[in-house]
Amino acid sequence: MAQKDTVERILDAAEDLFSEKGFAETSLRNITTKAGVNLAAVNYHFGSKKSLIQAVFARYLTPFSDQFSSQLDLIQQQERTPEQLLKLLLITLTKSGLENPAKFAVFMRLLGLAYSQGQGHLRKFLTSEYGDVFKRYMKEINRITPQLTPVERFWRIHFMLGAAVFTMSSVDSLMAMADHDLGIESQVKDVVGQLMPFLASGLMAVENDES
Amino acid sequence: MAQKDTVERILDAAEDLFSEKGFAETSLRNITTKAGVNLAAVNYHFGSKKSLIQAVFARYLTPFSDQFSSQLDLIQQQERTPEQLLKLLLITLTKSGLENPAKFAVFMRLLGLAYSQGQGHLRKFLTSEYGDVFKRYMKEINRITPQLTPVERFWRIHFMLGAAVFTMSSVDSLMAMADHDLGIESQVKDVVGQLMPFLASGLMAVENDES
DNA sequence: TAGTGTTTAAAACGTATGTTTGAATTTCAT
DNA sequence: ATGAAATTCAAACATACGTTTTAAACACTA
Repeated sequence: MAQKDTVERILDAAEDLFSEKGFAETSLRNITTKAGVNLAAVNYHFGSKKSLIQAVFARYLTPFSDQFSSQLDLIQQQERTPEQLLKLLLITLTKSGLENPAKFAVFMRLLGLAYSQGQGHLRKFLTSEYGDVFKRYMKEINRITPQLTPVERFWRIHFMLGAAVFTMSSVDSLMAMADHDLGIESQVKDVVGQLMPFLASGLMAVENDES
Repeated sequence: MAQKDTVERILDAAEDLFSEKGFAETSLRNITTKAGVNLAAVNYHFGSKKSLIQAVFARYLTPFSDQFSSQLDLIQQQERTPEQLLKLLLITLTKSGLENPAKFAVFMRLLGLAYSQGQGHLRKFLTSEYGDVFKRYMKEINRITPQLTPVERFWRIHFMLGAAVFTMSSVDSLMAMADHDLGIESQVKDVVGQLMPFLASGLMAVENDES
């Protein structure tokens, strides 16, 4: 089947180039050249550039969303720590076609772009398609942080998201920087190991009222 | 003086549009139309679109960098908590043409773009122009976190940067979301108030070795 | 006021983009 | 093996972009 080959080659090339240069800066000619397919193939198989962008996300998010939803079913009403809840998310992520650390970094970079270059159509697509699973996870977070006000919880979730997306979006160059400045070679899983206690501690922080 | 009017009108329009849509998605025609000036004015006054982008950053960063450098001189070898050090940064930010919360949000959005859409030329421009002040602040951070290894410190700094930039980049829509979901109207300074204990707690987090 | 340098204006240039077209080719069930 | 459907291909289309050009309008000194 020549079709699926072409479709996957386009998706592979697109996700690479998107994560490197962003959506607008990546042309269909860049993509089709790198994929080794004809220019018109994108519009033939996906309809438009916008639909291609959505397809790149769907390829990862759909299997992840399904698996994560099952995981959430399993841990219903168990005792959980913030670290455990974070670990559940990351474990599931790395079992949805993102086992490869490089792929994982690429995906996080795409996720960051989805926010910063939020094309509107992408925002709508993601929330309409995967919003429910996200809300279910949020409910688990609520359970383990009863001491937080809704406002505190709301913002801390987004602070966590920001720390994760931002750093993982440029994890390659940051690891290179760490190597250059500190002489220490890291791997993506090491960074994730650094990230989790940071996030957990931030989430559980207690207000400090001494001005 | 007709010149300065045109230059400032261009800078105002450019920073608005850049922060809304990103650099590549904002055309010179968008900018000059919004600014009410001729299309050629950008190339005449700034030389190129790239130089305009740099000028937008320089307008805020140069006064900030100067003031922040002075502040760092003053607090040399004083006792400091993480909160105090963070507060120093934010106070100085809001005293460098960013008193207005809306302006502050716009600036943070631009900062986020500088990372995610890092045009190469922008990265070079920013580090060559303002890298020294950043390094001095980093040294202050080192002083108050002697318990951290260099690697831990390195990553936590970037986690903090990510949380701040990411959330402040879309602080408008997030505040609207908080209002919609929780029925609570916030202001930018409230969000900053939420952010600081989160960052401080994350920075000072202690490793948790019970798997 | 005359003249010189600076700024604005309208138009065009060359290039790159996303998309569409229609013919050629391949695929595959009959 | 044949014919219909699916796919690939080269080419062109329309549009938008950053930049350049040339002339007009302006500001200010002498």
